[in-house]
Amino acid sequence: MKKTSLSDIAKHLGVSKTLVSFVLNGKGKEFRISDEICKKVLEVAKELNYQPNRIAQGLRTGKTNTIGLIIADIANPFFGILGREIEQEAARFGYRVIFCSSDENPEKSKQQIAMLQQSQVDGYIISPPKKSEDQIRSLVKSHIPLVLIDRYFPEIECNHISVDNFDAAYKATNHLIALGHKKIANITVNLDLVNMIERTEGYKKALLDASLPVDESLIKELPFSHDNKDVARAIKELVGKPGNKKVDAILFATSKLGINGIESITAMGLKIPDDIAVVSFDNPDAYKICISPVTVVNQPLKEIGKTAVQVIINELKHPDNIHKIQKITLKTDLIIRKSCGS
Amino acid sequence: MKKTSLSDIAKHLGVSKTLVSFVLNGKGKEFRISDEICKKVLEVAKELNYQPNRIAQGLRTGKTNTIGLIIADIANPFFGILGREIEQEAARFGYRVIFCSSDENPEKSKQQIAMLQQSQVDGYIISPPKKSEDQIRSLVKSHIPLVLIDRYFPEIECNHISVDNFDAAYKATNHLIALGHKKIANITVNLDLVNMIERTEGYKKALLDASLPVDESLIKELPFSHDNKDVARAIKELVGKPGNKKVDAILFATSKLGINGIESITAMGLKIPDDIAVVSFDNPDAYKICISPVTVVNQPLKEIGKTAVQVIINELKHPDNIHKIQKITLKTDLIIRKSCGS
DNA sequence: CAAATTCACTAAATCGATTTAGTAAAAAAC
DNA sequence: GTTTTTTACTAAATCGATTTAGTGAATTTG
Repeated sequence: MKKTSLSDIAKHLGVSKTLVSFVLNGKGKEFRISDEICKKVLEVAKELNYQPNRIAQGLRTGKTNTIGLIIADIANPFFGILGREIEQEAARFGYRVIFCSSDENPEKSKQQIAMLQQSQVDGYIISPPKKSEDQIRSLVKSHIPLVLIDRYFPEIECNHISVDNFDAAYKATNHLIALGHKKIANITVNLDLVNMIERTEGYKKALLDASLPVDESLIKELPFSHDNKDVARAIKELVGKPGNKKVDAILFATSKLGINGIESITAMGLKIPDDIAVVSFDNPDAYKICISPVTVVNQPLKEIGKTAVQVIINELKHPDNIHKIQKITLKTDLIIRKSCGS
Repeated sequence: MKKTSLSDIAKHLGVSKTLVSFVLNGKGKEFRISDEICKKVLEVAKELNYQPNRIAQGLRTGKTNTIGLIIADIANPFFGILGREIEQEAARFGYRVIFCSSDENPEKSKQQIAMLQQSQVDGYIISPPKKSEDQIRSLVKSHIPLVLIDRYFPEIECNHISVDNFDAAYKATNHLIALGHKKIANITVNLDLVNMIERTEGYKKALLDASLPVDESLIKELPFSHDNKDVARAIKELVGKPGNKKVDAILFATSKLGINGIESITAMGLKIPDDIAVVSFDNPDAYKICISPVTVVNQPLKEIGKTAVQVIINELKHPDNIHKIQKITLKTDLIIRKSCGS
């Protein structure tokens, strides 16, 4: 029971496959195929359960209606929500999505980009790892629609959508300061990417503006693939000996850090927010039912995802235009819960 | 700067594209192409940065090296982790994955299956929503490798991989009983699918085996797309008036229910586990840093994902064999934390 | 040394669509 | 009543690979 092709329909009716193609593409009128034949073609197509072969279509037209997505890890709810939104918005326009998790590894992302090129995807949405500048540059040269999300390379002229990380970290740190915290630490991840760098900058600026000292020893950079133990060690170093607290608040730059951090803090017998206050980027479920629900920097993930697809679709819809490069920065909002005290 | 094709390489060297194809597919020896020419072809391919057009390849060979994946929601960490594992295992064998979130909606899954058929995917991994029996049946008839995950339809002969949900719920309920809880509620979701039904059955059996009454009013079935409020209402009904507790423990059949439930319980001023004990299926991060870390039924997501891909690949590798249908049931483990008391 | 075999390659068909160029018959125009 | 235009279609090229069948030259065989 093999699949029905255009020719099958054509043979079935004794007409040419050209005609069938016209009719099924809604161009019956345009190519003045008689209403009678149009109707028959549609009937037979339904009867034989015709499903167009998108591969053949893709070869002929050069369009696959597919978007390639590279993110760090689809199992991470941050990217899960983003991916979901991208999938959904793409589907609205008839596009499918090939998902790739790069693990922030430029070797992997390089391979994945090559794979997506071979698959002839119509556009790319990428959250690029560090040291992937050359990959991105060569994609830009290929003139296939591309948008970077979450982070970008300032030196590369390319569409990107991200949030105002500086502002977000500034607001979060300020919130801690306003509540009387003075010894504020920053636990972050060494991605060497603008998004993380700006978070640290925003944190520092808030301290400076409040005339608080910036103590580099209170800034802990962990590798991307950190686990509980790494975070626990960082926190132990920060907290110091009991009775001689070096730190009274921590800003976590990702929820993965924050969740592990809170686990460690609790395991050490410290109470949030009394012994130590906590703010974190991202807004996972975990923070809602936490020992002390966590105050967070909430990112507009839906908007990032939706906009990314729209930028791609827009370029695909208007291929001739030379497009203005879209550099979109969205605002975050601070959701205040109980983890910073009052 | 358009892409390099086989013919470009052929022209560049003044040979036929047949030859180039042979060499690039590693069949140089087999078709006794001289070593000298082989070397040149490989050189030129690299020089021109040849990337095979997988679409053209797919059209000719009928193989796209693509697996279609349909799950309920990639933003749900349960499916996120599963998806991640599937992506990774598929990549090991040179397969890409098209992700689709069905929202447990059979209309959506129907469309997505049609889309995947048109995309000529080589295999399907599907977590089927209720009322999608006909879709699955017709896929089975198409003889394209297919494996169902998380749930399945007992009446359809088809590969599937899932966990022993009856046993899991039985163990979880038994754990509550062993700790002295007697009035145990079950909050679940009305998917009308074996996986959920078995969970409720396991729960009931544990009560029966302990000579505890099965009170249907303690079993709450919520719609799939529930929110905080739905769960809060269910819990209010279960708890009843203060001082007259109808329930002293709850088994949540999914983590989405559990997270919302714990939020509500806490909002009502009740303490876990003292006022009410809690066990839940699935093991999200949230449960680790919860008010009272949650005892859970942990599913072997990695194994489910990995095995699913292997079943598909195995059928693809041996297309001639009539394959034994694989019905795989994996064991869960109960991770005991603090939410049930002691 | 003619026939058979091996060697090193190539021509052309094919997959299933789209699309350009064209055609025979009918209708309209002059 | 011939020419032009319109109508309602079709043939064939094309996309970029794979693969079958074949070919001329060199080599081996008897």
